[in-house]
Amino acid sequence: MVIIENIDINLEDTIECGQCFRYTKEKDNSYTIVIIDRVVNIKQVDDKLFVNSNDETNLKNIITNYLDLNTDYNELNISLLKSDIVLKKYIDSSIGLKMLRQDPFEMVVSYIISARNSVPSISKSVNSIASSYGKKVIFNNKKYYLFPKVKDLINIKSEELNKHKLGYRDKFILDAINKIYTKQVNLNTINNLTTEEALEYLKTIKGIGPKVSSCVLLFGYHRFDVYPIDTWVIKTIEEDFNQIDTSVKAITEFTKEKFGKNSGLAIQYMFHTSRNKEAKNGKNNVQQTTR
DNA sequence: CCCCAGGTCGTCA
DNA sequence: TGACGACATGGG
Repeated sequence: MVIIENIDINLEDTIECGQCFRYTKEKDNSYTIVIIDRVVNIKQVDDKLFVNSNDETNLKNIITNYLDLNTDYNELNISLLKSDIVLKKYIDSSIGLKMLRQDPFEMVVSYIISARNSVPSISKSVNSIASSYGKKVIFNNKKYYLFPKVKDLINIKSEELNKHKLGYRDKFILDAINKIYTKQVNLNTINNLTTEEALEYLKTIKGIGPKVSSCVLLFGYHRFDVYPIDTWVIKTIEEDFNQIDTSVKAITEFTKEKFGKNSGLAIQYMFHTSRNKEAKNGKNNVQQTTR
């Protein structure tokens, strides 16, 4: 077991805020999460994290990186607060929320599936794909599956993909697999591109538009200068910013101007706060399974 | 039977 | 370019 001390994360909010689709909440309130190459169980007690894994090699660094524990969010929040005071309530209800550093390929697949879909359904599909094509890992006497690599998916036919309840998105996933496998889209070179270029580059994959492209950059590449405008964020901005034109384009311009280089973080705070509010009203029953 | 979910595509002015 | 309907599936 590895113990990480003096952390300011809110693990629950970080894991459950909709950026990550492959976790299980355990009875002791710890989280079992499938990361790139291993399964980990993380339990938070005050300012400490207790971490177990099937592979403890370099575990502390892996977790510190994945949970983004070395970034100063206090500084980011102060900077956001300067841009607009209305953000205060979103920042306050998101203290300790970190932006995970996740696998880009997994983000591409997950967020293509996310279009016009619900978080529980997205989770089910992503987990279903993993359990069919990913490497099996035994941890605490249970079976888990890593998210597959591109080469593990290259020969799949669309009828077979249908088993994972992708609906009409199956052909988009196939296009993504094909383009990434053949390096028509090289996920390893995206870090060399500006955010604007990277957004356009990812959009050459079918099923990736402005929103999905932003999410891939935000969650897979830790780029905060993106504008993932979805239905929740539109509702929030409608209610709180007196924004009359609620088209995605207008709201993108609005957030771009108001929140600047950390707009992605601000939008994630709004998304989290808005969903949390509905969850408390009993409208949002998020359930998790890992198989 | 309706509406909605972390939208995007193809088509047609 | 910009508007607009279609789109699989599950849940309320």
